[in-house]
Amino acid sequence: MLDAGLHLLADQNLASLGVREVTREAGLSPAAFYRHFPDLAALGVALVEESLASLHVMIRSVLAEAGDAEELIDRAVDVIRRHVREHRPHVRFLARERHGGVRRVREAIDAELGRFAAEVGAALALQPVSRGWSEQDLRMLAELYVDHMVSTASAFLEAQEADPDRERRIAATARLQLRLISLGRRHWRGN
Amino acid sequence: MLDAGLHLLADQNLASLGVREVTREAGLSPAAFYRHFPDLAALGVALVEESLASLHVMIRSVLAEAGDAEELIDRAVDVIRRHVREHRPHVRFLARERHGGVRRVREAIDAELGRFAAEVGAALALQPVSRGWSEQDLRMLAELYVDHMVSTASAFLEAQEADPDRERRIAATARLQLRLISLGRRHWRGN
DNA sequence: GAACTCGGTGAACATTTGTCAACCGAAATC
DNA sequence: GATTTCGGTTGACAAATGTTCACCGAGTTC
Repeated sequence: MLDAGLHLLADQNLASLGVREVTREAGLSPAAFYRHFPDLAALGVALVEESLASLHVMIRSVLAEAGDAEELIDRAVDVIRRHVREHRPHVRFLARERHGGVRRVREAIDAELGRFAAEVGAALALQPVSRGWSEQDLRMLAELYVDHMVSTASAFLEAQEADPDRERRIAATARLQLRLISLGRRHWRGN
Repeated sequence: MLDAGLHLLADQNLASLGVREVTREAGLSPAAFYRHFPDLAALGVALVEESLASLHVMIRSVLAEAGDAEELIDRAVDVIRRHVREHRPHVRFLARERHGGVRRVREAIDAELGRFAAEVGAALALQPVSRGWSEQDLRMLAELYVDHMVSTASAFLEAQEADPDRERRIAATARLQLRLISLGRRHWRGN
C-alpha cells in the first residue's frame, strides 16, 4: 500500500490523492485502506518515516568519512547524487510535501530535518576547524549545510528526469558553493 | 477569481483545488471559470506571474542599495522578512508549488528563479569584491544567494504563523550565514 | 439603431469520491 | 477444538466534481 501511494505521488501531491486511487493501484478494495490507516495524512506520515530512514543513512555516511576538505566535498556531493538516483520517489515526496498542503506531514518533515541539523552540528563540533566556535555559530553553519543539501537534492531531482549533462553542471556548482562556504568557515572571526 | 484561488491555496495545493471550489469562493457560477481560464493550471501560472512581480521588486530593492557588507546584509534580511509578512499568501503559494504536482507551474517558477539568479549575478559582477571572478563563479555565487533567500523566506513563512520570537532567531541565523558566505567570498581563490 | 462581444447564469450529464456496515476465510490464541 | 483477531470483500449511500450547452443582459463597435 505504501508503495502504491509512493508510486502515485510521482506526479501528484498528497492532498490530491484519493483513497480509492491508492487501493486501486494496490489492487485492493477501497475498504481495505481503512484496515491500515485512518487517514490519508497517516499514510503520508508513514511515508515520511520511510523516506527519512534512508536519508539518515546517507547523512551518516557523509559525516563519517575522513579526508581533507576537498575530498570531503567531492564525496558529499557524490553521495547526494547517488541517493537521489536510487531513492528518487522518496526524495521527490519529501521535496513536494515539505511545504505541501498537509500540516501533519509538513511538521514531521521539518522536525526531522531539524534533527539532522543537530546531528550535523555535533559532527562539525568535532572537527579542528571549529575550535572556538559558539553553539549558535555551529548551529547556523549546520543549518546552512542542511539547507544546501536540500537545495542540491531538489536540483538533482529535476535534472535527472532526462538531462545527464545538466546533472554534471549541478554537481559542479554544488562543489564550488561548498568550497566557498568552507573558505568562509576557515576565516570566521579571523581564525 | 485570482484572489479567491490564492485564498483557498492557503491550506491546500493547486493540484487538489477544484473549479467549483474556486468559483464558489469567488461568488460566481462554475461555468464562469471557463470564461477566464481553460484550466486550473492556467490559473496557477497566472498566480505565479502575480507572485513574482512583487518578488522582483523586492530583489531589485535589495540589489540597488549601497553600503558596506554588514549594512547590506542587515537590510537584505529585513527586506525578506517584510516581504514575507506583506505578501504571505503569494510567498506561500510559491514555496508550495515550486515542487508541487503541476508541471507547468513548477517550470514557470523555476524559470523565473533562474532569471533572478542571472540578475543577481549581474549585480554581483559590478561590485569590486568580484574582480577577477569567472562567469561560472559568479553564477554559482548568485545561485547560492538565491537559494539562501528562498530558504530564509520559507523559514519566515512557518515562523510568522504565530511565533514572533522564532522570527527573530531566524533573522539572526540568516544574517550569520550571509556573513559567512561574504567572508568566503572575500577569500575566494586567495584574493 | 443593429450587430457583436463579454462576462455572466442555470441546468444537466456521467463519473468519481469517502465512508460505512455486514460478511467472510484463514491464521493465531487459548 | 472453539474463539478471536486480521485483513480482506461486496455493496450501497449521499455528495461532490468537471464540463458543456443554450441562454441573456449590458456595453461597444460599426
